[in-house]
Formats: sequence, structure tokens, C-alpha cells
Amino acid sequence: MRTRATILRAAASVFGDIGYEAATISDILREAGVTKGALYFHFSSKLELAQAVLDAQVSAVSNPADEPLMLQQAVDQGMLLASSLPVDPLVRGSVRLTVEWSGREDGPDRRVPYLRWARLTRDFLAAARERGELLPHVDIDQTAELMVGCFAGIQGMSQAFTSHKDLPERIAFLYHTVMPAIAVPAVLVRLDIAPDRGSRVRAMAEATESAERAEAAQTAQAAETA
Amino acid sequence: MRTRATILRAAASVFGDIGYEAATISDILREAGVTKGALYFHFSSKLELAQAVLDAQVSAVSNPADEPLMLQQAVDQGMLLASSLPVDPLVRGSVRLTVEWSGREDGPDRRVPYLRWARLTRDFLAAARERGELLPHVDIDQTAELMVGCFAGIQGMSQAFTSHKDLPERIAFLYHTVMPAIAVPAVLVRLDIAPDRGSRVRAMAEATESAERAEAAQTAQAAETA
Amino acid sequence: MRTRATILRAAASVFGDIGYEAATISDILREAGVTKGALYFHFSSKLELAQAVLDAQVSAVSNPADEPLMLQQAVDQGMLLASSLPVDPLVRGSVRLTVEWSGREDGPDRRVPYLRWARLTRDFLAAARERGELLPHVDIDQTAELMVGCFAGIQGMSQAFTSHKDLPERIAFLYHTVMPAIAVPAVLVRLDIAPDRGSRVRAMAEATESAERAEAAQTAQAAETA
Amino acid sequence: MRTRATILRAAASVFGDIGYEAATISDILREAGVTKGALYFHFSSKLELAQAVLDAQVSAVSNPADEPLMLQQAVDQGMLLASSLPVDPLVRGSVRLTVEWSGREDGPDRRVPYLRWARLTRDFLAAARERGELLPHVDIDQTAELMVGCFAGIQGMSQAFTSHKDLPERIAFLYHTVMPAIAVPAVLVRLDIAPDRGSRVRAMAEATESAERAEAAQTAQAAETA
DNA sequence: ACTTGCGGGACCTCCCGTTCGT
DNA sequence: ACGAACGGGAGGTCCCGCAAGT
Repeated sequence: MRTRATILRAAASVFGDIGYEAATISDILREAGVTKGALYFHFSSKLELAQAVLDAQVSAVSNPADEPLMLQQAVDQGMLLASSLPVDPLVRGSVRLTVEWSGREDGPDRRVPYLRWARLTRDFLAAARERGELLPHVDIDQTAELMVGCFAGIQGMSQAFTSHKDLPERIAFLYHTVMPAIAVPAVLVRLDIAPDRGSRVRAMAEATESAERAEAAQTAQAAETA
Repeated sequence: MRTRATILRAAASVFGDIGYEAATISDILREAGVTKGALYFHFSSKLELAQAVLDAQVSAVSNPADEPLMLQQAVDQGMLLASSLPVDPLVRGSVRLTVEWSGREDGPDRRVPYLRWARLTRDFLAAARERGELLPHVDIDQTAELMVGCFAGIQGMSQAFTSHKDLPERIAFLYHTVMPAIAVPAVLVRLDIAPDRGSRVRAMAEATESAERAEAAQTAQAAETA
Repeated sequence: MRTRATILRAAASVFGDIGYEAATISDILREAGVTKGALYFHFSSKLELAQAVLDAQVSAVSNPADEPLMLQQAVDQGMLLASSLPVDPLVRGSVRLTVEWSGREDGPDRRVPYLRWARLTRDFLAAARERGELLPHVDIDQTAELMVGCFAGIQGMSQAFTSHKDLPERIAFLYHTVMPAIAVPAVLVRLDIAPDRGSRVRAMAEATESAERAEAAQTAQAAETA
Repeated sequence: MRTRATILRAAASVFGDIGYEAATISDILREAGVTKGALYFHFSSKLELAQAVLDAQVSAVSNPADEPLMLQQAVDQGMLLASSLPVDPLVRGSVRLTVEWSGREDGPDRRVPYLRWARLTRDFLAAARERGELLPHVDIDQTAELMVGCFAGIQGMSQAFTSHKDLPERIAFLYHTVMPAIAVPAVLVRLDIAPDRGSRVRAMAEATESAERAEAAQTAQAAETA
């Protein structure tokens, strides 16, 4: 059970570093420190491994916390991802798999992971529209796909240049540039699009989470005492 | 000689379709209709082939014609590329190689092709700044890299979805979204950012070119007569 | 205990269908519907499994009933086997293992199962000789081995052609052809070498057996009553 | 070109020794003394190799020379094969492949090589019938298949016992036993079914052949002189 | 007595990128 | 410019233990 996670993490890391095709099962084995038999027990092929990495991505990136502004949540989502990418191999791997899959006709559908991202973004935009945060002319579907595409490209560039280290700055700059064309001015001035927004949001989320856990434990204890 | 061009084109096509790693020499051989010996006479390795494809890219995409607005030229450059991508295998191949190269430490420097694009864009922006077309706060270096990154990502998405067929629309939408954050209003209203801008520009360029050639021929003839 | 029999039957079936080398433990597992642990509890290796199949063969094929003519018994033995082969996976498996075992020097002695058959046949022939059923020049050892060899070959051919369905006819034809060179005319005319001889003999044997069992039960009941 | 023959011979030898499934490409490589690449250039899979061995069989076994008695030719064919088997690895391999191919549904048609042999035998018998050498009741189709089946089985047994060394004797004994049921007495007494018949026939064939070649050379020389 | 979960290596086949003679 | 040959792994998966539970 734990081996499976180890393998998945190793696979994601290798895929993230050198891509699906260049990655070797042996590379992953070496990275994970397990044997071929162990791997084969959990994943019966390289392709299955890649799909598992892609599927794990969803759970790997946490959702942004509730915010008064929906657009802030949309931004937070991107910034969270941007700040996770350099440090979390699972995220890095799944993103790279999304962006560069061989495109062979017999392979898996490349659109699926893109669509998953686009859907998420679209939903935020839709909510923002309902609250009047968007400029009237904005096409939320097109815009969602645009953001996903831009993110993917900038991430690739950032990887080539700095191994993702400057990704948060680049994504922040993306939002700075794009948001004026989307958000109503009143919202625009209140958006927090600092490069460290992602890590701040995550820190807050973790604090909340541990607080909740502590509270739950207390409640449980209280119930036990009673 | 001519074989070399055939091979290059075939290689670019294969690289563009399935990526560098997934591509096999045999694939390229089949596509080009030449033998292994012929290929290895011109290019001594797969890597050299890829680099040749990357180098050929520069000459493959024509430059935008002069325009009164520098930002229009910047747009034209992107739209030209967007309209070339679906149809020109050489361009497609080189773009894919740029975006997804293995990232192995021993491989070529992935930054080079990105930088080439960014440099071009930056120069347009710099010229635009001198002419007062840009909003004062715009950082031309960051913006240039942003545009390149976005283009790369959108192109990848467009390939996954429609094999690049909807790329011009997507890129047009990119410019529509980004330009308001860059251009002064007076310029903004005069920009032509229609999806077919790329093909129109190319058609014009070709017309001009053939006219020039005709004129040159006439001049030469005149000179000869004299 | 019953699991063991299930496994053995499944193994024999798989061996019979695709041969020892081509057979996979997993194939057998699937066929038997048991788990790896269960199999390895009873048989500690594929080779041991194969040997168990070979050993079970002896008990799987019933002996021909007594007949006035020893040669008829010899024929019956072959016809019984021929009629068992298509339907009994255990027999089919053991026969195939006999005929085609890898011949590697480290493997088991391939001669053993052949010799077991040859011995049986030889004994029938020896008995027939004592009763004067054989032509004087017949070499019973050579003839016994000949019959075994021919049977093996015809069985293989029948499998390739009709999955053993026409085996009884082919074996009947073998006896028709060979017997004139072995039996004295007086015996020859009285031999029953019909293709359905095997199934008839088995039906008779089973009838006798159930009758005996009924009788034994009656005797036991009578004893109990007393 | 010569490498191909080397590989084929080595493959046949390995297949002949341990069977198709047990044989590994590496075994064949070691036996042939070539590299994996060389093999893969000529045969792109193990299966293709096996089929090539099977196809080469036809040309590997020479045809019996003309004889006044057709049945003698039929016998000669079998004896030739029997005497070739122990010494010619190509023949040994192809025979083993014929007899024991995995029988998987996706594999090649196992009947083909059997049918090839049966056809040959049948033709001899048909010719013999026209010349009145056969007993009237003989069914030539059934008999041909019988002979092929018996040969296959005896060969397998002989391999298990003596690595084919006693095959000629066993096959001679087969003919001795079967011929009385087929041939008219006048033919029977004139048949030569000695164990060394095969090698004698081959020696004669070779002598004739070299004589013919010498004669042809002489004729050519004479023509040149003229 | 039998099952499940997991792990371990050992190959095997395929085929790839490459270098020779020619 | 070509066909032949070359090694070196790639991915796959097979056969098999060992643990802990029924």
C-alpha cells in the first residue's frame, strides 16, 4: 500500500523531469528504490502508471479556501498550483504529462486533463459572473481555456528556464496582465495577485485544517468524557 | 541536396506529430521515403536532426510586413505563426521540439528557441514603446516572455483538441485579452486582431513578393536590353 | 484435497492445449479458479505440477476388461485411450507432456512415460504370443514400441487437424493396417476394430463396475441385516 | 546473405533440440554466433524464424530418385528423411516444429506442414495405384496421413530414446510392418526396406548429381572450344 | 488447509540508433 | 547513397517467495 504511493511519486517525478517517452521503467525503479516485480504488481504497464499519476493530480492539489471574491478564488487556484509545481513532484509529473503526451492516435485522450482544468476554471468564472465580478463581454468558456493554455505554456517555459523556480512570479504576471480584461474595476483593485499568494493560501489552508483537526479531537474527547 | 530537405521536412512532421522521444528514425525514414544510409549521410544522429529542424524554423516563418503600428506587427508575427502551424510541418515540428524537449541534462539547451522568440517579441515591444504605443507601466521583457509562454501553451492545447485547426482563433482571443493591458487606447482601437489576420498578412506578403520579383525581372530585362 | 484435483485437472488441460513451455502458471490459475497460494501449497513448481499430471495419467485411463483374445485387449487399450483423449483433459495433458517435453538435459527423463506405454503393450503382445495369436516372426518389443510411437504421432496429427475429434477413426485405421502383419488370420477375423470400440468398451466397463457396486452394496446390506 | 543461412541453421538446431517455446532468441544467437541486430535484420520475430525454418524444410530434403517401383520411391522418401533427421539440424528443427507447435489459436496453422508431407506421400501412393502396386482395398488418402502420423510419432520417440540415432531402424520396421497391408505380394518381395536404405539412396543421388555436373562442365568446355 | 497482498529478480522479445563495407 | 550488421537496453511479465490473515 505504501509502496504504491512511493512508486507513484517516483514515477511522477521522473515523468516530470524528462517526460513520458524519455522516462524508463528502470529510471522509475531506481528513483523509487523498488524492484520491477513490485512495480508490476501495482501497475501493469508504463501507460497505466502515467494514467495513475494523472488521476492522482486531482487529489494532490488542494482547493482554494472560500473567499469573498470568486475571482480571487480563481487566482488562488492558479497561484496554488504555481507554488505547488516546483516542490511537489506529483503535481509536476502530472502537469508535464498533461502538456506533452505523445499524441499518438492509439494513446490516451490528451484532452481529458486539459478539460478537467478548464472545467474548474470555468466554474469559478461562472460564479464570478453571477456575482457581477466580470466585465459584461467576457466569454467564460473561452477565457477558461485561455487561462489553462497560458498556464501550461508559461509553466513549460519556467521549467526550461529555472526549473519552475520563477513560476509563481510568472503566473502572477499573467494574472496581472489578463485580469484587467476580465474583472470589473472594483474587483480588480481588491485582488491579491502577489507572487507569494500561493504559498500564503496554502499555509492558511493548512493552519485551518490542523485547527479543525484539533477541534475535532477535542470534541471527541469531550464526548468521551461525557 | 534535395534529399536533405525531404528528410528535414519528414523529420519535422514526425517530431511535430508524436514528439522527439516517441519518434523513431524508422518513422522518419518511412515518411521521407529514403533509406537509413541516406539519412545518416546528411545527419549523423537523431539529435542533430532535431537541431536542424529547430534551426530551420527561423527561415520557415516569414516576417511580418511593415505596418504603421508596431503593435500590429507584433500581433501579425503571432498570427502568422498561428496560421502557419497547422499547415507547415516544418513549423509544427520545430514548435513541438521547442515546447517539449526531454529536459535531460545532457540534451540541448531548451532555452535557446524560447529566447529567440522572446527576443523577437521584445524588439517589437521596444519599438512600440518608442512610438508611445505602450501603456507606461508595461515591462517589455516580462511581457515578451509572457506572450511567448502563452503562445506555446495555447498551441499545445490547440493541438490536443483540434490538431491546431482552431489555433488562429485561440491566438486571436489571446491578443484580445492581453492587448488592453498593454496598448494605449488609441492604438487598441486600430489593431486588427481577427483570426484570419495571419493568412491575410501572408497572402499580402506573397503578393508583394511576387510583385517585387516581377519588377526585379523587368528591371533586369530592361538592363539587359540597354 | 479436492482443490488439488481441480488444480491438477486445470494444469493438465492447459498443458494439453498449449504445451508445457507455453503454459503459464497464471493460465492454470485462471483455468482452475484458484489463487497462487493454493497452487503453491500443493505443488511447489511448474515442473512438479507437470510430473503430477504425468503420474495421474496411469490411473486416469482404465484398463481394458478381460477378453478371450489378448490382441483384442491390446486393441481395446489403444481404442480406450483414443476415445478418452478428446474428452478427458487429464489424459490429453499427460499425453501431450509425454510427446513434447522440452528435451533439455536438466528436465525429467522423457523416456519414462513412453516406456510405461510400451511395457503395457508389450505385455499384451507377450500374452498373445503364448496363446498363439501372433505370427511367428513378430518381434514383440519392437512392435510394442512401434505401436506406441505410431499412436503418439497420430494423436498429435489428430490434434492439429480436429482437436482429437477424429482420433478414434485414425487409431482404428492404424490397427486395421498393422494387425495383418501381426495377428494370425484366425484371430484377425475375430478382432473388433471399429472406431467406436473404445467408447463401447468403456460403457461396458462402467456398467460392470456399477453392477459390482450394487452387488457389493447388497452384500453389505445383507450382512448388516444378519 | 550467408549470415541468414547461418541463423536459420542455428535456429533450426535449437528448435530441434528443445522445441519452439523453450527456445530463446539468445539460445539461437549463441548457437549462430551473431548479434541480436543481425538476427533482427533478417527475421523480425521468433515466429517468423520458425516459419522460415519450416519453409526451408522442403528444399532441405532431397527427393528420391526415380525407381521402377513407385512404392520403393515412397519408402525411399521416408528413409531419406529418417536418415537426414539425425544429421541435418535444419530437417530436425523443421520436423520438431511440425510436430509440436504450441497450438495456440493465434499461432500459425499447424496443419500446413503435415499436409505438405501427406500430399507428397499420397502422390506416390496414387502413382503406385495406377501401376497396380497397391492392394485393391487401400485408401490412399487415409494411408498417406497414417504414414505421416506414424513417422512423426516414431521420430519423437526415437529422439527421446536415442536422439534420433535409431530412427532409420525404427522407420524401416514401420515399413516392414505396414507394407504387407498395402502392397501386392509381387511388389512386396522386391522392396528394399533396409535401415541403411536412406543413406544409400542419398549417396547415389549425390553421385549422380556430381556426375551430371561434371558432364555439364564438359559440355560447356566443349562448346567453348568449338 | 487455504487466501491475499506484496515483493523480487531473471529473462525474453523487440527494436532502436548507429557504424561499417561498398 | 545503400544494405548489412551491431550491441545495447527498453518494456514486459513470468515464476516464484514471504508475510499475515482466515
